Amino acid sequence: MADALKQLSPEDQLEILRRGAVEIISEEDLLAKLRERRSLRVKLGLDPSAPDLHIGSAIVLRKLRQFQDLGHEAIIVIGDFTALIGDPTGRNQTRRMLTPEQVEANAATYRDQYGRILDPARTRVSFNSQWLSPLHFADVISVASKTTVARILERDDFQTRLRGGVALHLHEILYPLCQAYDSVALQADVELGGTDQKFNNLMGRDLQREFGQAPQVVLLTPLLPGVDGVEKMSKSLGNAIGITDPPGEMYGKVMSIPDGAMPEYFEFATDVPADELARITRGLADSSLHPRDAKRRLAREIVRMWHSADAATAAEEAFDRVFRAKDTPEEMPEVRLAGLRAGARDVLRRKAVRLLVDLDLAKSQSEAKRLISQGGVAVDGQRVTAVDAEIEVRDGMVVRVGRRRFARVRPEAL
RNA sequence: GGGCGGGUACCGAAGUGGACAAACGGGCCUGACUGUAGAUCAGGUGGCUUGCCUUCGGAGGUUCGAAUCCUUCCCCGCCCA
Repeated sequence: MADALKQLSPEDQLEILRRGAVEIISEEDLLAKLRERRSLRVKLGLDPSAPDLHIGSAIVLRKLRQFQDLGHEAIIVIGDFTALIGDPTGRNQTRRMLTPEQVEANAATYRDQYGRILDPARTRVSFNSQWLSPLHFADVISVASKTTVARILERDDFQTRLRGGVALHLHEILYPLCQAYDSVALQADVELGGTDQKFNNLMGRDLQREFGQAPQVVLLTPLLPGVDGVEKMSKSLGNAIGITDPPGEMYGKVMSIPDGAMPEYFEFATDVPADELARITRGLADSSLHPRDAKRRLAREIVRMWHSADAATAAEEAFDRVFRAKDTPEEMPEVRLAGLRAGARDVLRRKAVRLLVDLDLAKSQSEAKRLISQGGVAVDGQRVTAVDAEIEVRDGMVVRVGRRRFARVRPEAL
């Protein structure tokens, strides 16, 4: 398939690449580069401070995969050096610096994860410390001289921080320059990024020109809102659906998005064809399609994509079981309890609050106490009512906290 | 270098000697309801052997008693140089 795609005309390639891109700066440049009939160097920077890829960050990776399939060269830049600066993007506060060990551990996690999207055999991975770290201070000054403070301060979040009286450290304003220098070092033809990367990516164009290179094409992909439907999806905001989330969790998280966010999810996070997408949107608008059914479809689609069709079906069944029929799921974490013997006839008496902590269903006994008094705890389907209740613990017993957290008690391993 | 204003729980933000484990809002958790973990409403939200213990940038001090007063250190913002 990849070879077939390689035969495509520059115009046809552009047509494919344009789909799902918010902005291409500029299409003319891209077309010109495609017409050179060579393998383009397509760069994508990843920030190793939040290594777990989610279905939002997958959008841009899937775009990169398209480039691969068209015969171009994918270059992943792990921003290990820039992570030491702490990326000021988005967050309106200074991020703490990462240690080299953390950076390396996070980068390893990335390597495991992007393989699910990219063709690993045709992906080049580089660390930007490789070229940024050897720069001397004089080099840094020289690079810095190629732009102006006013230009750097144009960036949105820098403005916001200055106006809001929030600290903006000198090293942070060097961040866009570092990223731009990556493009120079790699002689990138194209840089991909989310729309929040526009400033940094354009800086790459400027800097490449300053260094006498042909400026890269910037291709921006949309940002997917998180499960809250408001903020952009981000691990640190806790609203992300991870691509390695287990099927059940992934399904549940999709079901929790606000109805209004569904069209965006369908469009950006699935491969549902355009005509079907239009049908779903129309159905939702004129109420001929129940939002719940559309969302079930979406959840199935996303789980299928990252796991399998079987996993999607199973996740849906488990979801229905727990949330519609309010039943117990078939699979749940099993916790081995010290002091409990296998297949035991005999029981272990334990205070309910202790048990919840031991099973990791509560962080402290005080929290366990609160949960019980709020009526949120059940043992084998029986609600625990007394805060000081003692439980006769036995092998296989199911403890539930709230509507969706379960644990099965297992005997101590021998 | 000088002047001023700040640092409070997950976040924002009140509190300026006792009634402060600390108002209020957001987040989060639980319950009711439902079409879902969405919306809405109600409650909860430091720890533990329930009467105690640890918390208000750090360390000392004054006091019967400190988030609140004093000393010192660290950090942030604004203005002046």
